[in-house]
Amino acid sequence: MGLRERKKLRTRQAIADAALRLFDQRGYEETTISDIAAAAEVSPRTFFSYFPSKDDVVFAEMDERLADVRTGLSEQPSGETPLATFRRVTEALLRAISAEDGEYGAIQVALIRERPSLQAMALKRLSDAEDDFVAVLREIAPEVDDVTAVTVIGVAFGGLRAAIMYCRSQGYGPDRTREAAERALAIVEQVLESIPGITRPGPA
Amino acid sequence: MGLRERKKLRTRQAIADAALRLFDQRGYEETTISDIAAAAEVSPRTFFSYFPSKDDVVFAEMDERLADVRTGLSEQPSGETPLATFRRVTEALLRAISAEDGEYGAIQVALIRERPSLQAMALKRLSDAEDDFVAVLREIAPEVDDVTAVTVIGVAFGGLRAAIMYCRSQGYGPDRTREAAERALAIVEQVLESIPGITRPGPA
DNA sequence: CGAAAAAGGTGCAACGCCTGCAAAGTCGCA
DNA sequence: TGCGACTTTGCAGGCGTTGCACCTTTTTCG
Repeated sequence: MGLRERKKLRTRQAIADAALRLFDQRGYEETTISDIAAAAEVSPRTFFSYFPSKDDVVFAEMDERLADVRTGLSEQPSGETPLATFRRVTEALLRAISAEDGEYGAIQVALIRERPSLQAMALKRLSDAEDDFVAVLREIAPEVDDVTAVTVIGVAFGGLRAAIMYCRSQGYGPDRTREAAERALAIVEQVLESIPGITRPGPA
Repeated sequence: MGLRERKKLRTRQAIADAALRLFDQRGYEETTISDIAAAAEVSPRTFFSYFPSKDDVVFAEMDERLADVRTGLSEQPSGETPLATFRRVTEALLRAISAEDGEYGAIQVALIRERPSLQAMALKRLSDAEDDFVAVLREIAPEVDDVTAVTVIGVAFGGLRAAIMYCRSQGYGPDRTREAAERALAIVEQVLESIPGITRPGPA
């Protein structure tokens, strides 16, 4: 990796750090792009060559992890039952959106929970992730028809998302949240089991 | 109703009409507040005393119908089983978001489907509606614990939303969409039936 | 090594959304 | 008719965002 790319990475990180720190200290609306740029020691114009918008810096980490999950989606061992694939992939997704690791996870979660516009964007990201899951499901369970596949994934994401968001709104810690996610997953898996074509092992 | 209020209603409608017509003709981003104001024959500043933002004019009708559903939520006949209440209320919700009636329903749906930011806001509105449903469910089925209630409603909304959005993305007409919603509802109701405390009739 | 080319950073100007404020217009009521 | 309440308007300004042109730095290649 050349000097150029290393420098870009460092600059990107400096901007993200400055932004999240300022969001935490002063609040999201109260922090301007100029503030972030000044704190990161770049010009305001440069901010936009690293992040397409002010909101995106909040989601940057999550987006990277979601991208990893997406690439991981295509590499599934054969012979796994669709249900097992679902659980494996879902757990990867839960890790990706849980923001437990990552230096600013708590700040990001708080920001997203409190700002309606950020919450809307988070929901959109989840909705987009659903589409990828549907593609995987249709691949591993070809006999499931399209509407059923879409509905099943919607059910799964909807239940898990609601449970996790509720736990966050109640201020539950990671343990209790994980327990709620497990219970939600149990409800969801019960739906999956009732769908013909899900429990049998998929094609090679 | 005095002259003043009639006039306000007419102005509001004129702004909404002009906005949706222009969005349809030129596109959403290509239409400015000034354009809308000029077409509605008011000053640009006046736009913001009728709608809090440019986006909100797209959701104005839907918001009104959702508000009606919300008020209707509190008036449920006693003795109804929770499952019946769920189906009744869900059908009202489907009508509220289907945008089949309303002069600009098709335009609104197309706009929301094509603009990521509008899609995000639509998802947020659904997520907010979920919270009201959870409150109703907890009232009619008090023995259901909180995480289960939240999860169940999340499952229901998630499945229906996914099915309807899929049908729209595929260009299916109202009939086929309704059929898909029925199938999604069947999957969802099966989940509900398995939850203890849902199928028994609720309290007076 | 040195020059050309490529890529990144910066400043400037501009557009559009949105808000607060104060002035001007309009309506309802006595 | 005139007063008080409400509505509309214009103005000024902040902020996010983008396009453009210019400059600096890095890479590449002769």
